[in-house]
Amino acid sequence: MSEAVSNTLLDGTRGPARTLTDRVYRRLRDDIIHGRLEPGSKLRIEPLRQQYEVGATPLREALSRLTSEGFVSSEGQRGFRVSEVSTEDLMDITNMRITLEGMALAQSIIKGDDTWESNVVAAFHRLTKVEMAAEPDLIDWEARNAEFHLALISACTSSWLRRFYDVLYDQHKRYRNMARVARDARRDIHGEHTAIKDAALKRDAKAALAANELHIRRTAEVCTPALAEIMAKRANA
Amino acid sequence: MSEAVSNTLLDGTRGPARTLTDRVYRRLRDDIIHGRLEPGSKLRIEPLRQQYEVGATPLREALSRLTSEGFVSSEGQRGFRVSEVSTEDLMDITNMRITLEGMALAQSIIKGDDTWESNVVAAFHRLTKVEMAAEPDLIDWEARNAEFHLALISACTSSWLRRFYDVLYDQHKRYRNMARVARDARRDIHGEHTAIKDAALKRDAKAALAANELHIRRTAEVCTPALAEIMAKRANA
DNA sequence: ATCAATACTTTTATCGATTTTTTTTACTAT
DNA sequence: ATAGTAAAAAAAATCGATAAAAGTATTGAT
Repeated sequence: MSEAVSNTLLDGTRGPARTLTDRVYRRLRDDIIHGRLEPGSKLRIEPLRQQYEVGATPLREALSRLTSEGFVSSEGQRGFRVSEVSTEDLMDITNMRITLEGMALAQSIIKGDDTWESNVVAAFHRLTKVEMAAEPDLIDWEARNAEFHLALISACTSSWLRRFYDVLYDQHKRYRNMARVARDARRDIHGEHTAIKDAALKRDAKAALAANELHIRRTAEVCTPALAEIMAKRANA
Repeated sequence: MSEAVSNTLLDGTRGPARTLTDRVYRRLRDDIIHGRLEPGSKLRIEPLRQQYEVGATPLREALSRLTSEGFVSSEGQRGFRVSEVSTEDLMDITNMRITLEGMALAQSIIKGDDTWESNVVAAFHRLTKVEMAAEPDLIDWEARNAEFHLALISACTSSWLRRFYDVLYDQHKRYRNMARVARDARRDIHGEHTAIKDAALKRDAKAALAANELHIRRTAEVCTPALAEIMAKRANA
């Protein structure tokens, strides 16, 4: 049993993957987010079937779900393809994420209890440990980062807001991975995270949202030139 | 060829339904939104197969898509069921719709050009005609109403905002249909629509958002008691 | 009577094969 | 050459059947 594209996955999806559909969904999602499946490329059923070692039904089901989440686009009778990327889309996602994550954060700051506070502190601590490590593991960092941001908004009561946030976070993550800027030396990511955490725990919503916006915008800014380069290279081919 | 649950559909989905999956997706969606498929009820494959006259594959694919949009919930190896309704969910959807539709409206007011203006006026006119009709056709009203609200935000440039709006609009529509309050005599819906339109065309974003919020909130308010009644009745059975 | 283990039934999830549609290729007339 | 058309190939969509899992009823021991 050879795993061609991906094997391990540390994505945002929670709970056990009970069905084959679930597993192939997660692997496809992971492969798209991590750029192993190129934006715009065709997702043909037969090759994928063989690669992931599944039948057509679970595969199509997984692709359908990914279509609803915007990772895959489909046109009737013309199959599926990996969703395109663009600077406009990155901007759109960035702005939406700032707004929605801001809303969720504001709610959390109002509603968050002691458990929320300690979860934030704990997640921040775990993230810090990875950030300070001599040789930082990217996969690990990704997971801890997601955990930290999730902890911050975990006291948000709106499940629809959470649902939309999850989609946007992972969409943004795709762009981040494309530019391979999980950790940019020139940026003080740890400082940015600290600012968000401190403001949140002080229940200073305004400062927290501002710090969060700055954090997200800086991340996006680092992605933009790398993305532009990738787009240019693609335009030639 | 007998159509058991639904035949005609005037849903928000655009473009032709090229594939069987598409058609069954739209019909299921329509049947859920219009309450023909009861919240919480099991969606068994075999009966649905026969009812909609399709194979298991397109059916499951449609159900998967609906799961991503929140109309259907699924648990591994335990099949699909129609998503539950609750007053909390209605409140959540209402608040989210107010915020996101507000954002989209504000963007439209800033960016909208002459074409946008004339589209709003035209959609308002068509809606007015249906509203003023002696015997108002509910299906027709639904479509014109959606058209009007869509015209208002049509100059919004964020496709993610549009995507989320679409989901929320239809989710809200489900609750509206449950309470069968598409047209409530005691409410001056036409007046509410007029207020939104006028403020939008005057480019008064603040007033437009306020009028829109009032409109959505009033609609939700009418739904709440009817929903509570339905929930109570269900609790007994 | 109660509980647990087991056989049976129903339902879900999955596969391999078939049908339908699109895309590519080859051919012909202008 | 070029455009149009027909045949062939490739790919997508779909189906019917099978395997796996969950749920239900039955039996027997305490």
